[in-house]
Amino acid sequence: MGISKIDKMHSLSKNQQIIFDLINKSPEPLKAYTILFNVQKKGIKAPLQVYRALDKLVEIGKIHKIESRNAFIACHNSSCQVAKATAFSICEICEKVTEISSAGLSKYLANFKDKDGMKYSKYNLEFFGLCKKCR
Amino acid sequence: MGISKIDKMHSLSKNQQIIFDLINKSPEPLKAYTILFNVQKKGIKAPLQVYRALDKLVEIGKIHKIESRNAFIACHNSSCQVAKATAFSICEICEKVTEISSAGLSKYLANFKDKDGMKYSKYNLEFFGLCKKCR
DNA sequence: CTTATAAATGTTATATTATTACATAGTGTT
DNA sequence: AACACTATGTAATAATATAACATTTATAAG
Ligand SMILES: [Zn+2]
Ligand SMILES: [Zn+2]
Ligand SMILES: [Zn+2]
Ligand SMILES: [Zn+2]
Repeated sequence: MGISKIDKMHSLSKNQQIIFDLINKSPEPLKAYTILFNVQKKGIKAPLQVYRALDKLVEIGKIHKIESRNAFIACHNSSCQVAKATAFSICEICEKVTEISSAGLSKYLANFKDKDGMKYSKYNLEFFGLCKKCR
Repeated sequence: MGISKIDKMHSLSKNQQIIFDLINKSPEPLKAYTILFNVQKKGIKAPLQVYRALDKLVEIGKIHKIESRNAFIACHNSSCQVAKATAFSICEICEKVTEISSAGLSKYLANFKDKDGMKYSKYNLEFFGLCKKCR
């Protein structure tokens, strides 16, 4: 059996795969220039090559950007159907970041409307506190 | 009658006041170097002077940072008692940013606990969509 | 008022994060 | 082949943010 349509949609180019693999196996969010340093041995030499791959990976939901940290983490919600609805917890001591997957939270936020009745197509939520270890 | 304690707590230094005034009268979030450019005539010449004032203003809740935009907006929740609980709506076309003040939302998020029972001391939420004008 | 302390400022240099511009190469479709 | 689209390579530069150090100003205590 060949490559299914859904696989093709999510198939990654060479640079994208290299950079995704690195992020995916990292226990912590990675910054763009940390990524660059770590993939230079694989032939990726310039910042732009990294940023282009990151942009694409974010777009297709394989990774998320932690905005408050300018860092990138792999999605662990089965290749995020919620690329447009992200929530993270961030420890302010050890900087551990965890993707939150809560049906209640997603539902609440997806249905949230402000006073103007503005409906949102996307959100990003970052919680800060102390993780178990650091408490 | 003199300066009350609460006023003193929130009293701003010269640079802080200059920069707060600029942000406060701006209809849109301002970026650090835009601020720098606009206060050079008032004697603030270096990025660090701007960033120091911004740090302090964020700390005391007079302004908030819009993380996804690297820009700063004045707090309009009566000098934010919720500096640690911020929510914004952002128009992806015109980049208009509005601070959301919803008792329901604040309450929901303040009480949110993840699977680990981690309790959070702070959060930042950014909604993205189209504003009235851009729809 | 004097001394001590913390907060703020001024200045230069540098680090970090991200994009512009342009040329080239691969991939899939008709 | 011709076309459109995506991805890559490379150099230069723009935009965002911090380090290090010297000095000054504000606050509080004795
Ligand atoms: Zn995800
Ligand atoms: Zn921790
Ligand atoms: Zn506020
Ligand atoms: Zn708009």
